[in-house]
Amino acid sequence: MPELPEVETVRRGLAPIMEGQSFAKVEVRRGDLRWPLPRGFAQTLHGKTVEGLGRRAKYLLADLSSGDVLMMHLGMSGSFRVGKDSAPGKYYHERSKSTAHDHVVFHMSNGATVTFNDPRRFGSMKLVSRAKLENEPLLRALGPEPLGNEFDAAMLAKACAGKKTSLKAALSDQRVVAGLGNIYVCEALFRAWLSPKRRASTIADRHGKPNERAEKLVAAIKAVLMDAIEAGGSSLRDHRRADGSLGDFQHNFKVYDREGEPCPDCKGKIKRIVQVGRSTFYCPSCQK
DNA sequence: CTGTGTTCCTGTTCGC
DNA sequence: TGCGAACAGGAACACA
Repeated sequence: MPELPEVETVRRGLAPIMEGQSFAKVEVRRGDLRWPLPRGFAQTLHGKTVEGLGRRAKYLLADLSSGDVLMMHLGMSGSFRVGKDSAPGKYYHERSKSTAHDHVVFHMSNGATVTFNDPRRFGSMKLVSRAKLENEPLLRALGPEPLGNEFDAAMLAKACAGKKTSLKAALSDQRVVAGLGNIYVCEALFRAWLSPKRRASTIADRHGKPNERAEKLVAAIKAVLMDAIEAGGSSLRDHRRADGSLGDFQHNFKVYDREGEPCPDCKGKIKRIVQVGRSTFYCPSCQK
């Protein structure tokens, strides 16, 4: 589910609830997420204050007063809901008020509850000491933050230079640029008029210097991510803002999940192909 | 090192 | 209505 804009939307929703508060109680209903929660997970969090809630790529990073960082990943279907102790946030489906997939509940000192729901359990939580964060294997190999100033055409061209793979595969690779997923790769490539099948190396010259394609691609990536964050992310099925409301960006998809529909630009048919085992949507006549 | 395929798990949708 | 197959926003891992 959640790519960078969705995770950022969640972060913005949770930060005012959690920052400055301590964990009054932590309930682990199911600890077997992507990796089992460590023994004593709840006990470790108990009483600690959340000093700040940040984000790196698709990871939420809660800085704790203990000197630990709580890393949280939403996987494919994870979401957080905010509630109150008197009325905990529950699984968002209005129809089934099921709490079957509410795996972890944070009870904060201000009386707010933050519930982690994740049907597929591809999500994860992990505690790492702040001092060792830069050596954390899950973060270490990540590429640049696409919305950061350091991410520019020169950097992307350098990362893609010599790559035999497609642009779709390269942009999906978190080591090249961190935070894009299937949706935003498709949308960024459309905005840049670049074919997902184009060789990644063709955005750089022989010396690894960026060409015009690299410039357009970087601008497209930044623009689509900013637009999506502005809209509160994309809600296909699972993603909600922390307050439970839907994101809106799915209404702005130009190509994603629009197989057979007319291209918004040339009115040709949007095509779906499979690359790296995942669906790619694009306009064959606009994207070269 | 690079690229590709498999795997974790559950829920929804689609074709028959 | 039922039932199996295909598919879903991620990414670690094994392997060629």
